[in-house]
Amino acid sequence: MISSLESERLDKGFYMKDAVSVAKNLLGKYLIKNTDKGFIGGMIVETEAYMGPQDDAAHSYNLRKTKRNEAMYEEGGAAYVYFIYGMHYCLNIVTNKRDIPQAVLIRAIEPRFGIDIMLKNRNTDLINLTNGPAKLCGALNIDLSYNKVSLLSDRLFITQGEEIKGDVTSTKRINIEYAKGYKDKPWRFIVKNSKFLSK
DNA sequence: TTAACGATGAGC
DNA sequence: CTCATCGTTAAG
Repeated sequence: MISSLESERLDKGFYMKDAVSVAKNLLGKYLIKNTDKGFIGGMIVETEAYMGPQDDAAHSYNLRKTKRNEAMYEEGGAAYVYFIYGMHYCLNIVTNKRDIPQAVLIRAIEPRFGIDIMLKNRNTDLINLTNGPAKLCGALNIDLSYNKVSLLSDRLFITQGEEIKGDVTSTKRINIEYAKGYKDKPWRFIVKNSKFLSK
């Protein structure tokens, strides 16, 4: 029942762990945005963990800190939104303690709430609505104004969600060919039987 | 100041 | 496979 969604919000403790743990635990949870037309969002089915200083695929590799990625240094439970390829936004969930710059990239969700609104935000069909990190940001209308927003807030939050049906698997992360030592780490997590995984 | 590039998506 | 498209980054 949608009106009870906010009371099922995950608490701070959920986010105060390493990014790999949180990335696994996020599968099956609901990512919800509060709009003036109601709640929109869906069930998380694909995530990627970025583990910070040692992870040469991460924006925070070697403790790199810039205007773009400073949200990664926040305490767990904040959003990290970045602009990429001159036209797309991607949403991450910051994890772990302040100044341990880890995050989980949300790569795909299954549409559940406000599907009509999301379809209007992106001109496409249901199957291609949220099956990619920039696609789901388009569907949810998430841009840089959501950078550093707390997921314990009313604007954007994550709830307990559903029991996962079927298997959970891990694979290599996508599009990090520039990485070296950590390129093949199995830190992409998916709900295997979902029809809404990224392409 | 500048040049190269990117945690993507769409089209062919 | 190609390319759109431009802010961010690190080098100069």
